[in-house]
Amino acid sequence: MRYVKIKSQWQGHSDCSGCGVRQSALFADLREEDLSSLHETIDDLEFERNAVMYHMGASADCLFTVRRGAVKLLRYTPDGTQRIVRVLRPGDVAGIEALLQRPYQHTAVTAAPTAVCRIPVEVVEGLNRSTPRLHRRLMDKWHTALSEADAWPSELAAGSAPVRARMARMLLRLRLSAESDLALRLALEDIGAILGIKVETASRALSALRRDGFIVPEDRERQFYRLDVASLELEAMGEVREAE
Amino acid sequence: MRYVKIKSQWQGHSDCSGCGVRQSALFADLREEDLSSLHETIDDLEFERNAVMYHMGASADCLFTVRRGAVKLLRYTPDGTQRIVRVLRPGDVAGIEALLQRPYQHTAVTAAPTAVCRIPVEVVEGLNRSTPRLHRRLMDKWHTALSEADAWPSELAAGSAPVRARMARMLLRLRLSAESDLALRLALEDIGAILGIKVETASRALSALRRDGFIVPEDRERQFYRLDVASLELEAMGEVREAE
DNA sequence: CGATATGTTGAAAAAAGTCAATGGCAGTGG
DNA sequence: CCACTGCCATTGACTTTTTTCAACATATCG
Repeated sequence: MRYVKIKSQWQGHSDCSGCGVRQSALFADLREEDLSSLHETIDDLEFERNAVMYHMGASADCLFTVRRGAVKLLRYTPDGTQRIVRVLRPGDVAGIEALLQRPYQHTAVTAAPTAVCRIPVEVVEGLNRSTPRLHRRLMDKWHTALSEADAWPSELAAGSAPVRARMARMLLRLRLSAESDLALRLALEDIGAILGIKVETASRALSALRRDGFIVPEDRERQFYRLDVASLELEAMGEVREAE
Repeated sequence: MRYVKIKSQWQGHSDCSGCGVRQSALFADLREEDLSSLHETIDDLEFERNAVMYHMGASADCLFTVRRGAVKLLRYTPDGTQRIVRVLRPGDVAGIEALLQRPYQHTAVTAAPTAVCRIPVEVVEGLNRSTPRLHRRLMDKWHTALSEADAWPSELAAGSAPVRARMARMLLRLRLSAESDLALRLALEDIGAILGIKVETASRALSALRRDGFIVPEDRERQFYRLDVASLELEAMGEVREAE
């Protein structure tokens, strides 16, 4: 898998006060006056699908808030294959390790057309010094990242359940929101990199779920699946017993 | 698997200034005067092997610094089996989510005789208000936790490599330090819960490595393996090619 | 309209799981 | 002190799941 398209489009400086994800994002607790000085330094970027936002190991000078779309965080295993360790959604922060002067720990690739805010580290550091309000939010972001990272191996990794159940869990996780029945439709290769299976296995598992009517591709855009949430939740438990 | 022994032994109030892991732990950057007020509230605890430090879901009012031994963090999969998501070593912090008034996200069980400091949340919050020095350390702890959590699925989970390679990686990770060739010896059930395999498979993989002379049980204590680090690092890469 | 990507399907091979039997060791109680 | 019991680890034979290899379909894009 190679991502050569790094095209991004500069959409202007960000206007935080009008931002749709602000309440769930990093700057939720800040006041207007804290933000007023920022418009110059925070950029609004749009990426198409499969664009590389940053590379693992590169020196990290910016962090990103996802405003729309989805971002996959990749890591390379010792034998060279890659694995997706998390998928970020609107409100999530990518590259938070920049705050520690560490190189990026993942390669970030968009999994859909995606809009982000690019925030230089110094901005966050500056705000952090001038107001303690950011502080709590930062810990919060660390926490949700960690929480996701922990859930991943226990729910999605092989060994915890047969492929069909893990596929169901993944689909449920990829929903646009907790109430929505629309889920992001990833490439088979990505699904394989999440669940630790080969594309063929992924294809077979999806076909089976499709045959059973638990997932329906949204046809106009092939960007989403419509899920039968209740049934998938049953599948996600593994062991579906017949009523007796 | 059931952990009924919750015996812990109170070893007195902690004396941070003389603590062996202080430079790697949470309070590294604090001054003597910051610490002087603490001795009353921070307790020194000793646990035997397989003692439960706290339970997933319980309300979190303390966090813990590991001083000696090892702690496994468990999570339950949707179908009830458990999975080890991380193993903490001296200098690591357990239950950091307490700072966010969240319930504990894991069940913490000692994987060896273990000594910890138990620190009430209010203490950390208090210090956090009075000095900004703790701040950076906290982010640091979040970061190492996240880093570990991310490494786990990409290196250890099934799908990334055959069992033998993953077993090698796990053994190398369980070394007492990066230079040591002694590694913590876990029960097969624990190994299974880390790698996502059954005890039988774990036993077979270990037997094979033992036959090849890559690991030797330390006999007096059955608490450690002595590793042939170089060979295991080769194994860890997977695909060992013959020189041609 | 081809050419390259990505997805699908089948059949055979390999890996891991399951089931079942056995061995070793520690702690218990006669 | 020794048999007994329970727990954990080991090993073998067999089953199931997943991978592998290969062929083919379908879509996408210039």
